Amino acid sequence: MKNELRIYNSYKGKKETFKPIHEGQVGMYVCGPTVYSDVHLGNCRSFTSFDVIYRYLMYLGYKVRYVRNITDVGHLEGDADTGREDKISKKARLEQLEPMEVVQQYMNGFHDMMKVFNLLPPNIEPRATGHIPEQIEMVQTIIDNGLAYEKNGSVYFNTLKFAERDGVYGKLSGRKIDDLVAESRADLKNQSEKNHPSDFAIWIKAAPEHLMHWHSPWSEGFPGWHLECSVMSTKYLGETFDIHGGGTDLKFPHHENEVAQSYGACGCAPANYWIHGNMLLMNGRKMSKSDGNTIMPEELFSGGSSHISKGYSPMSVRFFMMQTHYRSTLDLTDGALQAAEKGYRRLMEGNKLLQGMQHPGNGNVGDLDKEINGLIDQAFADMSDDFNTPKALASIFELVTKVNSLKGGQLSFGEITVETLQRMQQTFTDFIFNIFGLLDEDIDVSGSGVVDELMALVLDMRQQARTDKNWGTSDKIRDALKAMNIQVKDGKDGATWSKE
RNA sequence: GGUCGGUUGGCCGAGUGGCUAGGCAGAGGUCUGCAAAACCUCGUACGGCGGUUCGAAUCCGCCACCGACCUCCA
Repeated sequence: MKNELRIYNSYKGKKETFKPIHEGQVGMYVCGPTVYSDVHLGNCRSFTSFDVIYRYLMYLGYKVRYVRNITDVGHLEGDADTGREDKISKKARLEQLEPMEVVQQYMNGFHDMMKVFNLLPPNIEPRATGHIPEQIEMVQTIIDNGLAYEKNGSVYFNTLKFAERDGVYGKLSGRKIDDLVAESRADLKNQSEKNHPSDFAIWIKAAPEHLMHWHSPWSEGFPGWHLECSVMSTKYLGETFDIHGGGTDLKFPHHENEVAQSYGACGCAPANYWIHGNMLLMNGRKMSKSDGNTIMPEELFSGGSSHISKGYSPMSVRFFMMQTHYRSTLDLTDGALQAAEKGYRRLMEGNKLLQGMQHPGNGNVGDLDKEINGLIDQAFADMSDDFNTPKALASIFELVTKVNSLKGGQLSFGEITVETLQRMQQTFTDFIFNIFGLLDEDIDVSGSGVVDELMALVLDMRQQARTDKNWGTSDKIRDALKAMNIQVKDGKDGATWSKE
């Protein structure tokens, strides 16, 4: 069941049918992290959103080249009054480390966390410092094309000239160049090096105390933050590629400036589709490194934060994210996490039941059969409608109810065909594991299978006690298991168990 | 101040001009040795005020509140 894929294109402000540049192939660039501190959960949400997009594109059969960069130079501190210091450089100075040590440390941490949340690695993960010559080259090209100028060793992009020439500047973020002048902060206006307040640096002359700098025709310096993405996306995906992604907070100025740089270098738009993921909130406010309103993934897992009452597993959190559309803000609350944790378990238990089902082989096409196939079709249609994970999940949960009813005997296998059962099994595998990227955390608990065998033995002994009406013994076993967070479920065909 | 977006039942969170979102919590019931689990039923929500319409929570206008961006951020 493959539907036409519709994607909300932020550049156009509407949903469009997705048509890749090359049939069957997708080039996707997503802005990665600046590795100067530990990833927080907001970062994780954004990258998880794009992980699902990546997974679904592959599920649809596209050959995807997914590029996600590591920013390891050029990202300046925001406070212009205290000088413009590179974030990595500053961290290195404060911690008395080599800048590359800082980068390595936090990049490792980032990768570990991506693995914990079960994100697929990108196909290419380029680093800004590995592309200095290409960045210098692009700066020169933009100068040659008349859209950048050099001042005291730094090079600035001429936004005014670009706006007048192409009329594109501000289109992505919905800004007008006149407004940008008026809105610019007073201290920016005082930066006399710039011809125009909205101009931005593409090459920056390094201050004497700056640790990271390279030779260039203009100065001993380092590239501007926006430049790296233009350079690396061009290098690995071409001058114009299919999808450019990132958090909505990057829309301006980062993405707007990327568009400008691409036009400045090659006269073309960098990407056909822009996808922006919305923010993770906590207490109704954006989760952000710089203002301290954050929760670290480790705190979330351990429960070691005043914002939550207990720890939540990585997959509960991933499920929590699936319940919200990527373009909506998601407010992190303890209650919502508890609900997500239970919902996740219900889903995994339902899947386990379903995968263990054998059709007796006498099914007919009836209303139930049609209903189930309709729900499956609906789930895929919803995913193809701008990656609507919460809506797809709703259909999946309705199927979970069908599975439980088949198991409990409220519904009969006679009402569905063998093919439909198999299709449902395949759909669950596809959605839960391949598209949503969830893992069954219970599998890790039992590991070698010894636990399963031991449990089978225990439940068999309890069943014997029940047959003998030895309620004391059977309840003792049940209560003891309960104390170990193992729940015994008595069904028509004997007891099963699951971890709570 | 400028630009954009949001306001959905106890909580989280989809969606649509008339047709059940879903999850969690709650109430009643079925099943069960008792439970649990599961299943069934139920609450009948769309910020406020107007307007368009046969009909709006869904479209338009005004108001209120919240948020994001405008400065580094996913």
